[in-house]
Amino acid sequence: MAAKEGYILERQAGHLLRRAHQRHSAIFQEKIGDVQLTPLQFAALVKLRDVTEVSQNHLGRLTAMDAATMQGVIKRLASRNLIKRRPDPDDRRRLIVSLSSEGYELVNTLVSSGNDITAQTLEPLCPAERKQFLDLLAKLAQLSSNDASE
Amino acid sequence: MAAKEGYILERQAGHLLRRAHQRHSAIFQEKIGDVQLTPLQFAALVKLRDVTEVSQNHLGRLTAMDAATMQGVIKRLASRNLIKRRPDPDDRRRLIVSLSSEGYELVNTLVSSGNDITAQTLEPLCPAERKQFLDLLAKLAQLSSNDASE
DNA sequence: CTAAACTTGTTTGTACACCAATCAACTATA
DNA sequence: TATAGTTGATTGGTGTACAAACAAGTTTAG
Repeated sequence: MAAKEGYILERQAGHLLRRAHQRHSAIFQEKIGDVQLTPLQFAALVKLRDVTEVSQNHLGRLTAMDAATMQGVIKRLASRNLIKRRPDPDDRRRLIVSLSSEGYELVNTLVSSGNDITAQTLEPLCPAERKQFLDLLAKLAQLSSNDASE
Repeated sequence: MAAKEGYILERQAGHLLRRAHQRHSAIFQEKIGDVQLTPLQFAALVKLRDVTEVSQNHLGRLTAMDAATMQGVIKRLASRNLIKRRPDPDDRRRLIVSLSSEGYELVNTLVSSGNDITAQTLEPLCPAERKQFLDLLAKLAQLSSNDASE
C-alpha cells in the first residue's frame, strides 16, 4: 500500500547535477556562445588539439561521447570547416579526424575562455572547496574502463 | 597568435558534471527504466505528489524546468494517464495539473527506487564525502531567485 | 584456406530536453 | 478603458542520447 515515503527532490544527486549543469551551460553560453559552439563541440576541438589525429570513434572515447553523438558533433564541426576528415588507409571503416587550420586557430583563442568558464562555474565555492568538489566529482564520473592505446 | 595554452578537458567542471550526469542516468535507467519514465518525468511526478495541484508553469519552477520543457513532460505524462489537467477557473491561461490515482500509486512504488538511485550514484564516496558533495553541489546549483508563492 | 562467429567503426531513427519566438490572457498605469 | 508590461502555455528548431542496423575487420574451427 506504501504510504507516503519521503523523497526530497532538492536533495537528490540527479536533480542537483542537472541544475549545476544548467548553470554551467548558461555560463558557457555567455562566454563562448558568440561563436556558436556547444560544450561538446568545444570538447571535441580541444581534445583534437591535444591528439592531432584520431579516428572519430576514438575521439568519442576520449571525450566521453558515445559513437552516435560523436558522429553528429563531427558532422557539424566539419560542415563549418573546423575539422578535416579522411579515411584511414589501413582500416576502411575508420574516419580520421583532425583540426583544420581554421579550427586550430579558433580553439587557441577560446581556450582561455574555457578556463574562465570552469572558474566562474566554481565561483560560489572557496578555493579549498573547489578542489574538493572537482576531486569528488571526478570520483563520481568514473564510468567504466577508459580509452585504450590506438 | 596564442601558442598552445593549457586546457585539461578532464579537469573542467563542465566535462566532469556531464560525465557524472551520464553515470547517474545509467543508474536511473537501470532502476526505473522498466516503467519508461525519464528523470524529468519522475521529478515532475514526485513534486506533484508533494504539492497536489499546481499550474504547469509553476511546477516547472519547482522542478527547474523551463516552460517549454515542462509542457513536453506534462504532455507525455498526461498521455499515459499519470496526471490530470484542468483549466484554472480563475485564470484562463493556466492549466492545473495533478496526479491521477494511477500516477499517485506509481510514484509511491517508485520513491524508494528514487532514493536508491541517489545512494548508488554517490556510492563511490564515503558517507562524509557524500554529504560534502551534495552540499557543494547545492551551492553550485543555485541559479537565481527561486519559485514564489503562487 | 575459408566460412562462421565475433568485434569494432560509423550511420540512421527516434525520443527528449532546451532555447527562442509566439500567442493568449491577465495586471498595472495613465 | 486603452496601452504597456507581465505571465502561462505552445510551437519550431537544434543538439544530445540511446538502440538498432550495417559495414569492415579479426578470430577460430573445420
